[in-house]
Amino acid sequence: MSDHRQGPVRSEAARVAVLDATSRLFAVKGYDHFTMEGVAAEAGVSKQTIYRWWSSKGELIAESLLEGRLFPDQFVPLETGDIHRDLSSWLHRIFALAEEPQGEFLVRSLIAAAAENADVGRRLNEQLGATDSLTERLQKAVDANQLRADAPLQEIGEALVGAVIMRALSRTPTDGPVIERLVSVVLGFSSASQPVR
Amino acid sequence: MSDHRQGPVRSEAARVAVLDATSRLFAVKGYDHFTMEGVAAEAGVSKQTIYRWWSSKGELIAESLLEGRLFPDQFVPLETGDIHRDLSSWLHRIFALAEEPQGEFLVRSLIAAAAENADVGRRLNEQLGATDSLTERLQKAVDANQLRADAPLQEIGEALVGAVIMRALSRTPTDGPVIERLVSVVLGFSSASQPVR
Amino acid sequence: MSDHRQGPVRSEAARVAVLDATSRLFAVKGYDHFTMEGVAAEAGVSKQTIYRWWSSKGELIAESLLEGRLFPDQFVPLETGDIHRDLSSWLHRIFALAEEPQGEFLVRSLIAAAAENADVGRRLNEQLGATDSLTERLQKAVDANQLRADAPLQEIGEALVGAVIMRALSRTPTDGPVIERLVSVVLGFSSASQPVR
Amino acid sequence: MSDHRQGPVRSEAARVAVLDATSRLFAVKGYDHFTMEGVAAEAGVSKQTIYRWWSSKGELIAESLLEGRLFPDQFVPLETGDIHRDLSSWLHRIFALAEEPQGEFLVRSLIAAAAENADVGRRLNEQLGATDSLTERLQKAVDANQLRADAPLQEIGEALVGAVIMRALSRTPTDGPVIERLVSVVLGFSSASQPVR
DNA sequence: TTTTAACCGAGACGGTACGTCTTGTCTTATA
DNA sequence: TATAAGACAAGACGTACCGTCTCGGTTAAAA
Repeated sequence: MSDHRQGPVRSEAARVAVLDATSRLFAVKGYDHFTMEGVAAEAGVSKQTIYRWWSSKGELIAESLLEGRLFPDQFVPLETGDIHRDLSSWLHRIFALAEEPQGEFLVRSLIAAAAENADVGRRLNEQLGATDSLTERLQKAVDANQLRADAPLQEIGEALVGAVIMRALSRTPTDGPVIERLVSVVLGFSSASQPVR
Repeated sequence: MSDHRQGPVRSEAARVAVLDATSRLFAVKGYDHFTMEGVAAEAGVSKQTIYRWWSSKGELIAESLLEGRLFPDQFVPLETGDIHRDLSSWLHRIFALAEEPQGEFLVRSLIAAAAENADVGRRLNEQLGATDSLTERLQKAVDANQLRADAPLQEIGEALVGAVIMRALSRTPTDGPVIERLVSVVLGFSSASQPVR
Repeated sequence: MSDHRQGPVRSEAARVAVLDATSRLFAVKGYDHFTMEGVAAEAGVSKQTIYRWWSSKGELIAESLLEGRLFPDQFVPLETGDIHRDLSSWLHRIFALAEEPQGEFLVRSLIAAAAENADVGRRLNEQLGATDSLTERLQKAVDANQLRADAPLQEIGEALVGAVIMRALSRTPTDGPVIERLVSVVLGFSSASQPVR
Repeated sequence: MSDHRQGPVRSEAARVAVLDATSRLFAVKGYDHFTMEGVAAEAGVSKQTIYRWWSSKGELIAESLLEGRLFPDQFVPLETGDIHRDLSSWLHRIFALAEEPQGEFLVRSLIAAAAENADVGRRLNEQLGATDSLTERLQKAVDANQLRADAPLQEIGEALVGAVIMRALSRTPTDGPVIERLVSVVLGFSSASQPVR
């Protein structure tokens, strides 16, 4: 008695070819001119092979995203000891991606993909570090007494990444001073006229 | 001498029928199952009439958005004198839209539309009040000495609306306490452990 | 009491412009790429003006044909006294039209128009002379005792013009000897091995 | 080594359904109200399947014609030994088709199709027997000394079929005596008053 | 060694939607 | 009231992809 499957095993070559084609075409075409037929042709693979392993274009993009094929970095914040500086440099790196012409296109394509597909949304969230690595960095700032113990770390990250997305969607260019102000806002250095309450 | 054009004038009935059909179908179908053929059929209008006046589905959606046909309110913040309370209630209203099942769908559809089409992005930005009415309310808070004179009002709005979008994209539900924390973050009441610098 | 009609009278300029445009476009486009909109634009006339006076493109073409705007000649047979020679030269003229590249196209377009529209069919028949002028010429041959008194003149004409059409439809080129043989066939000089009956 | 192609083979069911729909619709609609969309719907086939195999409506009609789906018979002349009787009966059969109301419509539709499309023209020529079977029958008449050895057989056929087409185009009804006269004309029994030359 | 289940490429299939084109009618303002 | 301009509803055009399915060929574990 056995539950071993028979037959050949999944072709790694096909899998890699599909993901390669996905990242190449997603960068060039964006989300909605990205087609399954295009991927099949570009990868030299049959459509059935794609649909056997990925049920939709969202899933394909989500997996490419997870494997870091859609943009290079992990966007892990630095740890110089200065939380303001570290958040600024982290945000600079993200905006740098979003500002270069093909990067802006990529970011909007990712947003479109996330809007259509829940997995892409979650993966994008993770990939931008808005969950783990950023929260860890903020926790260290709390430990170093640079942030209040009850600072809402999760919401700080969301507000920052959210601002990036807002600016991408409204096609508003972003420069250094804007980034500084954003970091100041969420770190609370510059808004309240007095520490009320 | 005359520069009057000849011929029939644009049919207001057709224009209204198209925009009505657009808002109805956009709410039901979302961005990418929203089709020009569907709009034409629903509006009882020929496709050519649509393409004569709107060059793409993005333009159609942008105009519906601008006319307030896609969601009801203008999302103008209240003015009770308490900026924290007013921002909270404003954000509650936005999240209330985003949290009801068809509202979440609408928000994601709008994000998808904004990602594909620059006009939709800009209009969405305006419509959510992230530009004018919100900034005006914040300015009043500055005048009332509730915010520092150099508080970056624009960035505060972007961070808040951005957070809404982040949560919509990552399918994270939002409750009252989260909203309170978000407002606290951007108003600077709760993050910095001491007013450094 | 008066029976004078009121208002402006039919514009002869518009009528001529339409028929001019018709012949020009029919020659260039052929029957089924010939469009009412094209005629209106080419003539500098509104579509309504065309539809007011001609109910269909067939009627338009029929009238152009009748006015001799689609091909120049009337194709009236000569009268040298030699019926064989006269029919040959008449057929040569018709084939000359049908053989030059744009002429072949014109002939096929006319056939298409005739197939769709009864008026065009009748007018084309008349214009090619298959009814009146050819029959007259044949009658003179009867009078001159070159043809039998009971020769079916109508059918002779039809057979000749029909052969032209057959060759146009099957894209078979035609040369001098073929024409000679056609004339011989219908004049009965070369078929019957003996004058039976 | 193998030259077998991979993948599914062309569906004979789809091919037959398309050609069936073609003949049915062509008979009902005629050439220019015959639409590819109509064929696809009638055949229960997608438009793409039609365009995959036939590049135009002309090609579709030509193939239907070739397969004998547009009119039943091959129009092969009989061989009773009497060439005049055989041609008459052959022409009677053709005119019988062209005279019944839907037949006249069919003939004109075929002429329109032939005028637009070279293949249809050639196929129609073949199908009416004007090339092979008729010429063979005439050759037998030559062998039987009923026609002169140098009778232009090809031209005789063209003149006869051409006359059918002329009458269809000019909407002239045809009766038995007309057919007799046509046959007499091309067989040379009744035209020349004397066997000149 | 044979069988057999699952893989693979190729690509045909029924569909939906695209954006364009043409038809014939209707509307407006001018002459 | 005839006209030019042109908006309109209707619907066909040919193209691009969708997701499913079928075909032959290949591979590797199970029998």
